[in-house]
Amino acid sequence: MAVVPSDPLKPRKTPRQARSTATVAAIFEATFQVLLSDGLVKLTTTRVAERAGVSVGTMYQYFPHKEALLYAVLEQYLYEVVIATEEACVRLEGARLGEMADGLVHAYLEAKLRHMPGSRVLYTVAAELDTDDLIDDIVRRADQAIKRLLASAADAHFDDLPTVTFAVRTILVGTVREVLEKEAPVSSLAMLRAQLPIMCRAYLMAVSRRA
Amino acid sequence: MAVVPSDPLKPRKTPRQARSTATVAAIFEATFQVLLSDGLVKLTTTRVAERAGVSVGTMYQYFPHKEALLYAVLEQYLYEVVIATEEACVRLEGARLGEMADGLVHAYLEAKLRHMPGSRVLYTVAAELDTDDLIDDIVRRADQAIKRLLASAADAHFDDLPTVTFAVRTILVGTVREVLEKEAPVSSLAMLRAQLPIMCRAYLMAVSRRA
DNA sequence: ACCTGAACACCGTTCAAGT
DNA sequence: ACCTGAACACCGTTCAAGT
Repeated sequence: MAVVPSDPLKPRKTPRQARSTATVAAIFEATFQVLLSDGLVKLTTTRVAERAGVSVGTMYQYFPHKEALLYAVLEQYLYEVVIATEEACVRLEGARLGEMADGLVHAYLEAKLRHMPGSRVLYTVAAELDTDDLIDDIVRRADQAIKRLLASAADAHFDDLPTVTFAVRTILVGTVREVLEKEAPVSSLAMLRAQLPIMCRAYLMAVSRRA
Repeated sequence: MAVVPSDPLKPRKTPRQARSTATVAAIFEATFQVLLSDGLVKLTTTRVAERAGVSVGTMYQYFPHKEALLYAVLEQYLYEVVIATEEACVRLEGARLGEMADGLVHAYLEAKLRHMPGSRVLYTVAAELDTDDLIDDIVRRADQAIKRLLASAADAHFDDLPTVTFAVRTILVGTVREVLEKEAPVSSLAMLRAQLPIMCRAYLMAVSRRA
């Protein structure tokens, strides 16, 4: 029952009893654990089931296929990051442009780092999943928050807000991924921390008018 | 024979006769074709062998495993892009900062687009391969070219060239990937084309001193 | 209502036999 | 020297049988 045809990556059925709720939680947690310890390539359904303490059959009762397991983990992670970003945008409303750039960069970067080393593996997970709809949703939320933020700037005005919003979000997400995804982000992370706010500030100044 | 232990993703043996040289070329081409038509998930060794007109056994004589096939295709693609970038850097040497930003962005973006739609699939390929060494090499080449370019700017000087080089390369690669990787880059591609030069120019101005 | 695990289809890889 | 393809191990998924 309760197969969701519009989104086959969603859990197959909603648990109705306490026992199965715990089962789903255990499977979810096991997926993440196996992902962190063994990596995506070595993540097999058998291994996840073992770690969760259930049989493969049980797993397939709640998740229609392997990808649904990964999708669930990725989804939760992305929601946490976008929520942190939204909160930062609200907090920074009405600030000056420089503070906005610094605050936004800081909030996004810290949200990503808070979930390290999950962030790293999850880039590989996202790459082999059909995430178009999920990403669209996340991007829409992020863009809405950033747009609102930029529109509220105390000392600047933007003629083409949608374009600037797109650009800022793309710099943020693109550069952070580029750094976190790689093996040894020790020194590059420090550089990113220092340069990303400068990039954003410089770009925002360049495309805004004093108000 | 001729297994390369330092890099197990490399071809297993060097062809010594015309027949096998053609075989390797056919396998290489078939890999790329299957990748484009069927996508990474549906790319199986059998399918590639079929398309190449050889048996699986023959394929395994030249490529030690499936990943070696993908690695070869990715490697060639990355080399082409980095060469285009290097050439642009040489061409722009001694120019003014604004022209440099525009020229570099244009060259990199066009190199990526020239290989579309290969670019899109290859992001997914890179994600599930051990590409650390390959990427390190590419990044080193790109950074060297960009560093030389920036140092030659007619109207600007940089105090911390390594950091600025890192930042420019990260913006470039990160934002372009962010856009090309997605499903429908029609309008976002136009925005990227317009905003990326502005970003780079604004950043470079911000971290440089007039000379 | 929930769980089990043997059974099936399919894929990556090998190797004995061919030319 | 190069090629073939049946055979093997392993993984994702199902389903008849259990509680």
